[in-house]
Amino acid sequence: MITKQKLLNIFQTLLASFGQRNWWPGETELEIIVGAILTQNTSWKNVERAISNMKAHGVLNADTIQSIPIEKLEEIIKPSGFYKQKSERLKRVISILFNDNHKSIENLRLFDTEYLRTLLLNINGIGPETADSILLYAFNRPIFVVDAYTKRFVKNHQLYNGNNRYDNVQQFFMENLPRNEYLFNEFHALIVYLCQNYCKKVPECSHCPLKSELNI
DNA sequence: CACCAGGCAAGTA
DNA sequence: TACTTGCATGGT
Repeated sequence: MITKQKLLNIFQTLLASFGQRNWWPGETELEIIVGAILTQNTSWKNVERAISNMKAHGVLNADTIQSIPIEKLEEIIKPSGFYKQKSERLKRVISILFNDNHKSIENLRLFDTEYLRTLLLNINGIGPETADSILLYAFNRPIFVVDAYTKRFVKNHQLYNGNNRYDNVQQFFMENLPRNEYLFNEFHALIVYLCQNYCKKVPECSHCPLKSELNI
């Protein structure tokens, strides 16, 4: 196990080593929501191609996503993979979040976080990670996002040895950190950056900036 | 060639 | 509840 102070120190070390990650890339809430769906089990590089295609075709807006024939949408987002599922999910999610009961981004921002999370999770195609990514990065709510990297990170470094389920890992972070949107934003992005650039490419932990922090 | 990527839903035991 | 499988492209 680990103390709250140690967890904060790890964050500070990562931030000092790598700098701000500036997540989430995307200029609007809609773009972030679309990206969150397209990046499901998919590299961000491929998502960028898909989003770039959507922009080029003038499809990256709520009205067009709903009105465009699904076959066309599939073709446009094809580089991000799972295009049949994802085109369907995009249409469903956008129609629910932007049209149902005259919802709009401004109206959605009025809902409290718990209500919004339930709303998102009840949409077919949105699981816990996608929901929390949207809450944190599109709606700026202090919700900690857990992904495969996060689970590997806490397990490999023995920060948390409890149940490996999504909710449990999330609870570990949220109980041991101040509930702060900026902190959650940066921490998640830094864990992803660390895992992508050090924990895989460098076999040993010799170059890991957390070396002394974690006694490895 | 195999394996992975910023998951999720549906099916099985 | 816990595990398995399909979904699909592009990079290593």
